[in-house]
Amino acid sequence: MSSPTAVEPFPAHTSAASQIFTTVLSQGPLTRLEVARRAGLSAAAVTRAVRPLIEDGYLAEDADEGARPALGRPASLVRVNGGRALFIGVKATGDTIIGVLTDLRCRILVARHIPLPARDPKSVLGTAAELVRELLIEADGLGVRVAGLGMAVSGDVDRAEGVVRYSPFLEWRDVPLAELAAMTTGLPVTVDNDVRALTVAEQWFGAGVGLSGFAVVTVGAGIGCGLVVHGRVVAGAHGVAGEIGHVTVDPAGPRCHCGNRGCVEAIASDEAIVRQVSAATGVQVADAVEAAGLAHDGVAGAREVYARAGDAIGRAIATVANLLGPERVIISGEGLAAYDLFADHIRDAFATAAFGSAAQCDVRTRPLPFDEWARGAAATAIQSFIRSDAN
Amino acid sequence: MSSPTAVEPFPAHTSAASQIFTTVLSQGPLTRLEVARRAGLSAAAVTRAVRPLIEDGYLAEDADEGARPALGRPASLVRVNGGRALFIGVKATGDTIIGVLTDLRCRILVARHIPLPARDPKSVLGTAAELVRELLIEADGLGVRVAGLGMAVSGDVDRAEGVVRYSPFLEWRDVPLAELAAMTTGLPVTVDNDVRALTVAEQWFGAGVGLSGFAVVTVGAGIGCGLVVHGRVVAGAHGVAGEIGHVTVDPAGPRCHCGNRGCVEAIASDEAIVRQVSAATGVQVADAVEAAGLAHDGVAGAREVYARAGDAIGRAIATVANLLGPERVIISGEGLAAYDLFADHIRDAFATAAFGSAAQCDVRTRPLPFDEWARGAAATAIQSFIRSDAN
DNA sequence: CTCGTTATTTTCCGCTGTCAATGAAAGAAG
DNA sequence: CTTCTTTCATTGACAGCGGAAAATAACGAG
Repeated sequence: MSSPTAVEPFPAHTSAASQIFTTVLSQGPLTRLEVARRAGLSAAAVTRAVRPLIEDGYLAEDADEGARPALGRPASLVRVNGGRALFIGVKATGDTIIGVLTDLRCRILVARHIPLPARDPKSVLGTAAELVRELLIEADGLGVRVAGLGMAVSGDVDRAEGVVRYSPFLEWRDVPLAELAAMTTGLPVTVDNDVRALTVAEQWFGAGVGLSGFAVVTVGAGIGCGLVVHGRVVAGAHGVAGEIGHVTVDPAGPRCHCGNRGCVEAIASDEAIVRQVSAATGVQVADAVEAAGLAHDGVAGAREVYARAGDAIGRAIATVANLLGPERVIISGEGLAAYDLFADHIRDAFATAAFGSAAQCDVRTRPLPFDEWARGAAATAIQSFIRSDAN
Repeated sequence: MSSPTAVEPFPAHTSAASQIFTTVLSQGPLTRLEVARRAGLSAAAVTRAVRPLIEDGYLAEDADEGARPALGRPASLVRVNGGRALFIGVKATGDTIIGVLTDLRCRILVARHIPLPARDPKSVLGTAAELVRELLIEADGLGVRVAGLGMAVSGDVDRAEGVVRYSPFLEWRDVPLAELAAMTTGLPVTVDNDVRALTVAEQWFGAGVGLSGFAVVTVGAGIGCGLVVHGRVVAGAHGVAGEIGHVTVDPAGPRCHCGNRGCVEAIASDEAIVRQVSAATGVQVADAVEAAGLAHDGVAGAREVYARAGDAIGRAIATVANLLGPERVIISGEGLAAYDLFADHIRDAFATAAFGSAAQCDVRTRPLPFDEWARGAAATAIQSFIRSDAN
């Protein structure tokens, strides 16, 4: 993250302060005592940390009108004042840039899409800057400052340095995106891998709240996986992590562009499904929607392809569960539009391939509107804003 | 861990103290300044933490006779005084209990094996107690107290509670081993899964020193995997973690006792290899040593079995590397006696199946004398001794 | 013997978070 | 209507930790 202009920073007076703020942010309105319990601190520490945050407008206090106990002084709830600061999240896909304006609680206020003329860094950056400008105008209309910009890119991204090491999709190598975007927009910029960004959003604002270990599996154009272990998002040694897409599911399966056979991605990605459905039915389908249409119409060959895909995904998830013992697996992604076609197969394959108590892992799905990718980017910006030592 | 008798605890005056001690313990003799750098603390903090530890005899100071610089005050090296305390590690296998007596630096001083009459908790505990008694006598001879007992068991073990949840191998369920052993021996007891224990030993005293993410893969009677992520050993949600043995490598492969087909363990474990070599050569081999003998003699069918086994292991390791991006993978285990038979195949399969920069992961092997399993158990005891909040 | 240089120690000093005591805001009891 | 009881929140005193900077130590080179 780099901050070119002197934006007033988050008043994280103490390390406990940011921890307390994070607790309130992700676990919703809580009484001070409850915050103390969950953060493992004394009530006194919470009181002290909360006061300046309320003064600065980051937290607010409500009476707890809900579950009032029969006895004792009623608790007052502390919640994050979402309107205190805004954030922008940007995600570049192959042909579009998606941008969202969110509040501090990562709720999407405005979403915008702009078609992408070309994929080179300059074009993408120019288009992204345009999008950011539009969203900054929206923010101005709200009269709230934008405190950070998050950018999510697929591939090998070094978040600490803000550099895109290698993105096969965009054909980028060693692009110092954070620096460039910070110069262009004047905002503090956080850059991260797209799936990891989505995982951060789940960890703080989604189905991963409060869990110390979980996995996010995205099904769509590619098959991705974000991992949280020991309460932290995993970023492996060489930037690569969560490459579930190239777990071998069937050494005799179709050839994958990575050079191997039977990768999950070669069986269950949109592209693979289109190819296989075309081959199996003799109908030349153009995209995943058409392929799903055939399957929904009951065409046996197409249904068979989805069955195999679901099986592959289920096995891959079981592999993750066997290795890491996550408390939960969240299946998400654009591919979920056709989720009914593989849901059962995923469940069956997972149940079969999960070993021992790994089978107890809670596997659930979550629809993923396309804007969510950009929201993930915004979540990384929020994370960076709250604690500069993020991740 | 439970401590029945009041054994004088480790004087971890501060949280930084144990961190500093751990740094010196695993990174060998270091100057104070170097310790400060590696632990991310100030030199003053190191000086302060070191003094009482030297007074208590846990640390010692040497002149740095080695690389003396041309200029300035020569540094003095701080090292752990291994002789300050002893530890016992015990590992139960199918037919034998192995016990080691180690010093504080986890160097094996005495190793003992006792045949195991039966596998029920009472028999195992009785035999283990006998072994511990023998080792305590050895320790008495050295005039140093034994500060802890570590026990390693295969299966689902809850280290925090000291309970063996389920060990298929021993056919145990919910055995409160730590409590039982503490009552029997009067020592503070730590109980952990055997592969995790081995991983702790590598992390503190072996090839994992200083790495924040690595994997230990054991090849032998079973195929196991210990993982370190974010500098901590992974223990999944339901005790199960690192189940690399049941990663599916070939859905058309041989049936595994877990019910699936083509698990790594069904292809590369000792038992699987014996079975496959027997089938391929027509010779009824009795154990892994005979199987390896045939292969070493150049019998094609046997060599082929090892090739497939190496391939399966290499793919499984690649899966781990793709998912987690470890800095290193350490291959170990009794199966390494025949390592030359699959080494090349492991490397080839890994190189093929590792995706992108995951292929840069350093894959190395390490011979594993059988005593090492017990040493791993001792390492967990040392860890518990140093910081009660271990893991 | 004095300097320059690097390692270690000492001397403050501020910050953080805990403890224990106190205040506040109810409903309950009389 | 007053006083208790109960629970949540706040305050003040305090101790410990670790950092910064200054002081000290140990050596080789002039």
